[in-house]
This record gives sequence, structure tokens and C-alpha cells, in this order.
Amino acid sequence: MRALGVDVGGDRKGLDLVLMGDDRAIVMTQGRAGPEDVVLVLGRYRPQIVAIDSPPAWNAGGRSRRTERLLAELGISTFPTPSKAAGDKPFFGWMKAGMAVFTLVAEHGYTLDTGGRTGRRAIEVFPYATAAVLSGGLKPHGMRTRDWRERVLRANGVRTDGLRTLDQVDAALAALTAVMVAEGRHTYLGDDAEGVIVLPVAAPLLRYRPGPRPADDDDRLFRYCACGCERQVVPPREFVRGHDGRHRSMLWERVRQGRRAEEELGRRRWERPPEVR
DNA sequence: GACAGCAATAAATAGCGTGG
DNA sequence: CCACGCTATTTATTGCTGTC
Repeated sequence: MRALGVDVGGDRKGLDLVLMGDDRAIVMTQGRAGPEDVVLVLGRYRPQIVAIDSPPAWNAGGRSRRTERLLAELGISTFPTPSKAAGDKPFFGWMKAGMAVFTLVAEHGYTLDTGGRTGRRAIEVFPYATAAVLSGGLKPHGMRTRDWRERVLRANGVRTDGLRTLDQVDAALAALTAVMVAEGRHTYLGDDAEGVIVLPVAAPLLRYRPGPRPADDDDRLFRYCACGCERQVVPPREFVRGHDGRHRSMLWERVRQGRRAEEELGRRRWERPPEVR
């Protein structure tokens, strides 16, 4: 099973895409993507769920959508979606772009899931809300948004060292949300008319408050095999069983290559690199 | 000199705390 | 009890810093 997370930006920034497997490994990332790139990814990787960080529709005439007011009751702030008339400003261009993505993926079989739909589908997600419900609290005071969200990803089995911008971190949170929803962990907030934000929990807390500031080194619930194979191990182990021997033989081979390189440098009377002279 | 990433700022709205 | 200020969410823009 694979899921595609889409973080929506305006014309200039474009879309950020992150494709994730159900083992929470990031299969592919793409920044500054356009609608045509989304279609390419759908065709090539066939994700089951597309999770989009954007409203699929304007509000029905009020100041905000019901899903956003429900999030406010949980203590989770949102940037409210305006009505169609109020949304006609350049500032809301990114929401228009997001709605266009919903339309686009629907044309490729990913119909909007506002509750209970299974199989191939699209959902609306909110990375901030996802990070809140997965960590059990809002962003701790004094902690940077990006640090907090990356920590939440790592604590849930996603490695973050390939994510270059906050937008990619958010796209990864969107994809992670979809993976968990596919596993049956979901809460639907909202209604069909204005849209439904999906949270990756069976049941949310009554109210979320800023969490405690974690220590700098306590987010390693697991680590990756030191041989670079990207499989997970539980500390204090460093290697998947048997991979220590594999790693040692690889280092031996590199030493042999280095010796051959030194011999050739000497033969040609060329200098060694400055940092090893 | 190019380029990437980060910090600060504005925009619309809701909730919370405080002052009068 | 109401008004006001503060905080929090988002993207886009600008200016600064660091790296190569």
C-alpha cells in the first residue's frame, strides 16, 4: 500500500509531493510540482490514498467551515477557509490550486472521502492537526514548528533526513496521515458540503494543549541499521542481525580500493589530497 | 556570484484572558 | 458583561546568513 501526500502552494511555490509506503518509508519526494506531475505519480506508483493539505471547497457562506470550528473546539487553530466571494483575492490563490488538485485526482478515480469510503480515494488533511493528535499535544512553547513536526514524524517511524523544506515535512505528514487512515485509524471532522478533515486517531482528546518541551535526544524510539540498509533496529543494537559482518566486509573492500588508489598516485607521481598530507 | 534555507511580516478568523 | 489585545493557524514576500 502506498499513499501520496500533497502540500499545496501557489503558482510560485507549486506543490510538494511525498510518496510513502505502509512501512512508512519515503519512496519519492518532489518539490515545485505541477498538476501534470501529480498525474505522473498517480500513474507510476498507483497510491491507494491521496492526502491533500487544502480545503476541497469554499465555506457555505459563513466565516469559516464547520470542520475548522470543530478543530477550534479541540484547541487546534486553523487558517479559516473563506466563502467563494471572499476567496477571490490573490492571497487565497493557494486554496484555489488545492481545489484544482481535488478535481484533478477525482478525474483519475480518487473521489473525495468525507467518511467511510474505502479503496482508492482522496482525503483532506491538516499537517498541524496530524502532528497534534499523534503527539498528544500542541507544539510546545519555544519549539520551532519544523523541529516539532520532524520529531513527530521520527517518533512514528518516518525518517526525516531527506526532507529539505517545511513544505516537504508537511507533505510527509499528509502521507503519513493517509497511511494510518488506510490502517483504520481515523476520525472524520466536518460535513459533505464544506469538507472533512481527517485525523489519524481512533478518537481525539477532548482538548489539546501545548505539550512539554522534549529533551534534545529522546526522540529515538528506533534507529536505522548502521550499514545503511534503512531497516530499523531498536537501540542499543546498531545492526540488523548479520549486517555487522556485511558492513565489515564492505569497509575491507574500501580499504583495498584506497590502497590501490594510493599506489596509482605514487606511480604517476601525483600528490595525495590536501587533507591527508 | 549563485543559491539555499531561515526569520520576520502581512492577511482572516476564533478563542482566551484581562481591564474597566 | 463587553471591548480589547494577544496568540495560533496558512502562504507569499523580503531580507539576511551561510555554503560552495
